[in-house]
Amino acid sequence: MTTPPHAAPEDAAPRLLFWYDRNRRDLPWRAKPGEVADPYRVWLSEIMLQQTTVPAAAPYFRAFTERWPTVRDLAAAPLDDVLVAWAGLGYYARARNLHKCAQAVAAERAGCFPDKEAALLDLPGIGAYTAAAITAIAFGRKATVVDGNVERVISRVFAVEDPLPGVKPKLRALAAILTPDERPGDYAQAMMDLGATVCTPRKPKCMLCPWSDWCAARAAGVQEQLPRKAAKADKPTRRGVAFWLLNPDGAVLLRRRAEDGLLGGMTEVPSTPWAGHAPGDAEIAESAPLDLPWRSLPGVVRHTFSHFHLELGVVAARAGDGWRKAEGLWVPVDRLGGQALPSVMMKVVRHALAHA
DNA sequence: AATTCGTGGAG
DNA sequence: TCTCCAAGAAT
Repeated sequence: MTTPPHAAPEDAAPRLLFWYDRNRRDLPWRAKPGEVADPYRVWLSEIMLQQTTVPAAAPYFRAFTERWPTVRDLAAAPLDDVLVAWAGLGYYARARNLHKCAQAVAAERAGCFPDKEAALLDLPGIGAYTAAAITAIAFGRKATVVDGNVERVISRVFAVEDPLPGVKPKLRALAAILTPDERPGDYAQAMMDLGATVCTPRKPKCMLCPWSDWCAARAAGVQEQLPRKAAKADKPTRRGVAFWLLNPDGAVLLRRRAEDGLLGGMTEVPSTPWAGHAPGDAEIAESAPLDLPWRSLPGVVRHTFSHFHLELGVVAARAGDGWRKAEGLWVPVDRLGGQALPSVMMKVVRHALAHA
């Protein structure tokens, strides 16, 4: 580690904590002043908040904690119940790892989360950020928490010009220098709140910032340019055709996706493979769950994943007496809500119901 | 080290 | 419409 470009004042951390005490946000997972943090709730919230906004995670957090109040309750639940409850939140490996982690903590640690970063890192779904966050917020132990907010704050305060993600180790080292011994949990949350509400990606509210007087980026007038980021690859478009098939009972044919990879373990409307080119008639017939006179519905379902766009045509048919030969599960239309349907598949369902 | 993994809101 | 992006992890 090189010498910081400029020194932080001795009272940097106390000033941030002073700001935090006066701007504390009331979030569903946040212990109120004086309350003892519940490691289960801290862990659950941190998993849900990975790459996810507070408004998106909040209703899921309420639903999970009401249904599964303890880590043992969550561990005892079938994975499929967890996937159904997680449906719509995205990054479904989080849900699978959440369940694995709960089972590990319940079975091997008597339901108690470890309070050290190294042990936390051994658990599924817990990486450097989450291990530090749990250590600091749930157990009140010193740890340097570095998420996207902290990276932005640090890159600005020290006017770090090197682009992400390569500069991450340097930002972490600088963040560690600032981390105080006192109030580790509050400091971690204060850093993230500062980034989320004041030191924002666009139009940072420097007038409200407790660190504005020593922020190197602000002094240079480059706060809106930092942190610099490497250009990201553009997203290709993949195309496919989904099969909306009803049986004589009015149930829809669904399938369970492979346990790993995109939407792993989730439920889907059967479809052709999603390829760079639209499937031809032969490919559609090849993938069809039954050999039927499929009629194509008007329009297309568009969805954007983390790394590609998807355009899905929809074809529909009614299965006759041979409907039992189709591979998959038949679900009554009014019970689709009980399925682990990710958002893209909810779009397909809505499209089919609107046009079929 | 570079990819793969979702989603919905903001601008 | 389109880009960016939000409390990252696993491989």
